[in-house]
Amino acid sequence: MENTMEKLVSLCKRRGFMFQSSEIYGGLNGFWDYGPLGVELKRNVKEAWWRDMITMHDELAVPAGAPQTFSMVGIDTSLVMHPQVWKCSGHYDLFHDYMADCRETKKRYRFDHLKGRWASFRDKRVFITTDQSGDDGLAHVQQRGLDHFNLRKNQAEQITWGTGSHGGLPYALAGMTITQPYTPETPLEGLRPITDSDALASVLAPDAKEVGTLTEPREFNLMFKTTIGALAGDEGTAFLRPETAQGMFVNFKNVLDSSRVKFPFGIAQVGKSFRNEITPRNFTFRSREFEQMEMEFFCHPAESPQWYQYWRQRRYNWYLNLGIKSDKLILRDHTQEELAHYSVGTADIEYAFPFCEPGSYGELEGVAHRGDFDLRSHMEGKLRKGPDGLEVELNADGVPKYRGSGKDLTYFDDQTRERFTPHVIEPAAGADRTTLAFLCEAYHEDQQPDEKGEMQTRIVLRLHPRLAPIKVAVFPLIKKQGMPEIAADIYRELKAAGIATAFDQQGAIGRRYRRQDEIGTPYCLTVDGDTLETQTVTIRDRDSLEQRRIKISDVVNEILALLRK
RNA sequence: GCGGGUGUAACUCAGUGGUAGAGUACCACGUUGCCAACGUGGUUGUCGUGGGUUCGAUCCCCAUCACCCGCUCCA
Repeated sequence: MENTMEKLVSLCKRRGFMFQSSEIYGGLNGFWDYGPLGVELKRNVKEAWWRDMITMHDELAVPAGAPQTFSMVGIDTSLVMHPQVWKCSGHYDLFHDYMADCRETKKRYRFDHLKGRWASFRDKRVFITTDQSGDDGLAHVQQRGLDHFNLRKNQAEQITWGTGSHGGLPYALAGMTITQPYTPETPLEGLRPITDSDALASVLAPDAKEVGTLTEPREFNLMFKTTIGALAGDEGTAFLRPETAQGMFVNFKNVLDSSRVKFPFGIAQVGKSFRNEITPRNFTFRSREFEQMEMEFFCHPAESPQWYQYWRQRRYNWYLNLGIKSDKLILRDHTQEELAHYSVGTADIEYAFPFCEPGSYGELEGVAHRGDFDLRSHMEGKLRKGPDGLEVELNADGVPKYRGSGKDLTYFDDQTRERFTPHVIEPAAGADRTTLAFLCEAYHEDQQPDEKGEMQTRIVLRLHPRLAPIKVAVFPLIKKQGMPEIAADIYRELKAAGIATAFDQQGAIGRRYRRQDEIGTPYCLTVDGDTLETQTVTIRDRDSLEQRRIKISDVVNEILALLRK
């Protein structure tokens, strides 16, 4: 639907779902506030997740598709954690991006994505770069060489290519170290990163015609820095967490020792995270402060593939059960190239947002098989991929670059007398993205006749009743004959039962229905003339617009039953 | 970060070098009474923010912030 996003943003503002942060001061890029209805919607999303993960989990039964019974517990950890957490997790290095701009094309590149090779022709020597990877990159560089020296394809041999293939020295400007080391496994056979010996003046940028158009790489820190204690200084530097997951990993032993969880088990957490995104975009989809719903599932390495399959399917179904249509939601396995170096497998759950190109999707959740990377990192220190799997990254002196805690985070199975480091399956969902997806999915415009029988456009949010901010609205048909009083009694009865209820006696009845449609209220109760005689009210369904009569005494149970569906 | 566009009432938008309007919304009263009714009356803006030019700026100029689109990025 055209402009759906604009209409939705407008509706969110108008009816109090979401506002720009600090709006009266002109707003703040990448930050959003939830209004009175938005906070209810988002709470319901988080609550649905928490209920599914923790509250409703039956640890005595084997859920369909699961290998065996398991335990689930929740925690809530601090936003600021020991700085060493982020050094060992890899975020500290990885979230330092170095970017270089091309003065000619105005394009920006991640500096460590630029790879290239020296090319010489007669007395000219140029370091030709590409931002493409794999064989494409090599072909690109070769073609650029021909173009640059004005040669034909059959003259390709006249170019002399530099022999520096592997082991390019890290770029050393501004104390920068290449965060993903150039290892023999790197698929860019024959290409190497730009090193400080390649004077930038000799570098041909990937899309430039002239040589030497790249700026010095500049640092982008994707973690928010803060200071612990009143005095600023490096010793007090800490970071706002860029993910909630580390809270689970560092508390793995605490939970294990204190809660009598039965292995295997999951630890779940819902909470805020912060990433200093370069380009926040698309309403709340990519923001700098956001809320995550993450669960770390600890299991035996041998069973981890089954658990991975179980969780990716279960999480996908969660969205379907709450009303996302399957043709808008895909479960996409990461390609080998996309996989983080520690991950055995990762699948994204992605939704076709209105702002996505046809055929493309926006990520709601990643379900990752993380192996034993996280627990080992916090035992041994920051890990990286070596020839024989993960190994502790060492600095020039041969000691660990970032030391781990040294604490034993292995698990001992009493039954099998086996000690092992559990593997981790991580479903990590974005609460704000998910909330936005539910809103997008719910947004509908349809044609309904008005009082005179003329068709009018109706905006309706077809939210799942469990997610709707308001579950039921109570109206007196008119403001007399005792109707407001009866309606108020029903309203209070519903509120007392813990049901989010609205009361509205303002304006014509049709208008009141439409107001509720627009905010997604699934049911409306109307007290009318017959109520006084029959002790019944009408209940009207948001989507079908059908009405039926129910007894006032049954109202609460009826609504509860509908919400439980 | 680059390029283009936008910024006026709660929302959608019009408008002018002489400090602003429409529709919707909202409120009150009356009438009506089951799907955006009608009548009457009413409320709301530092015209995104800060400078400059000018006798005077919402309008022109500069800067800045935010949003949208494209590129880049999306760890």
